[in-house]
Amino acid sequence: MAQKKEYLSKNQKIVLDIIEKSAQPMKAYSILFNVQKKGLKAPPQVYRALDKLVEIGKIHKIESRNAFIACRNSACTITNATAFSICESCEDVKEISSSKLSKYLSNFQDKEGMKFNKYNLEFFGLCKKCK
Amino acid sequence: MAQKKEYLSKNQKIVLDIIEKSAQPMKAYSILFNVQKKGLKAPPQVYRALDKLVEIGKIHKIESRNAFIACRNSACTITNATAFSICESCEDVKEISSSKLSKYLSNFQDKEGMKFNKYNLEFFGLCKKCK
DNA sequence: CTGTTATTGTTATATTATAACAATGTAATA
DNA sequence: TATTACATTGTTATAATATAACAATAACAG
Repeated sequence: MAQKKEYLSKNQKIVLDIIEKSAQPMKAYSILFNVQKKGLKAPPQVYRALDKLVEIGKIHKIESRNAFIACRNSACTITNATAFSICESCEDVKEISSSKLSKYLSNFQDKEGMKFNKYNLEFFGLCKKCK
Repeated sequence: MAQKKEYLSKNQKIVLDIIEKSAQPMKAYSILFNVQKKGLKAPPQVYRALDKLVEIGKIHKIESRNAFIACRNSACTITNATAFSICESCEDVKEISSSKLSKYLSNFQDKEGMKFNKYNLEFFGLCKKCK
């Protein structure tokens, strides 16, 4: 019972499919436009699917861009610990999966000795192509 | 000339003042409401000030909350490297200023050996009171 | 002063996201 | 099978966040 669901509903599948086919993060209304031919006509249908997919770790939200990207890192479906690099020129986004980094951040303690197992880290810079 | 401005315009001062008086992050339209008595009547006036204040490091945007908080860490006015802890229950937000953390993240290299001197890190959990 | 640039005020609109509610589907079980 | 409970769906409307565009004014360097 304390188990994440392993199946997806119809709308969740449709939305995930679109996002997985995109190399780059997609915005909610761009997703909406793309799934209208499949019968999803209104924002709540997309946002509900997005919410669930984020919750179960199939996708992540790039907070600084209000966009959603498919998870390529099986570990973070469980951990809620995410890291990305974002090119400020071409907006290319890559998920970073570094166990060293995630260990470092999960073990980080603030001044009161508090630890956090959930975090989101967004790195900014210029990618190889844009440099 | 390659120097950040050290003075603020009238609207920038008004907006910064409101944010600095708040212990917690403020949302743009809440700021707007608060500065209407000072003559700032429309969203662009607030957003322009916010943009500039973020740019010069006087405030930071908490991306996951669409909210703005005053900077308490003189170092990051220069670095664009920010870290926060966010309580998921009471929404208390604290800026983290740890030179160890910032050194670690500034020196972090992705799989292609790329470094990033700009980043934003948001930790999530329960604060002392809420735990 | 003069030209240049930043800032301001203003209206309108774009973008992102949620509320609310009725209807339908799904799955476990009495 | 009938029943219950809960997740999902479809739908309309609206809330919340943010920017475009443009005219007017202020600040400042030369």
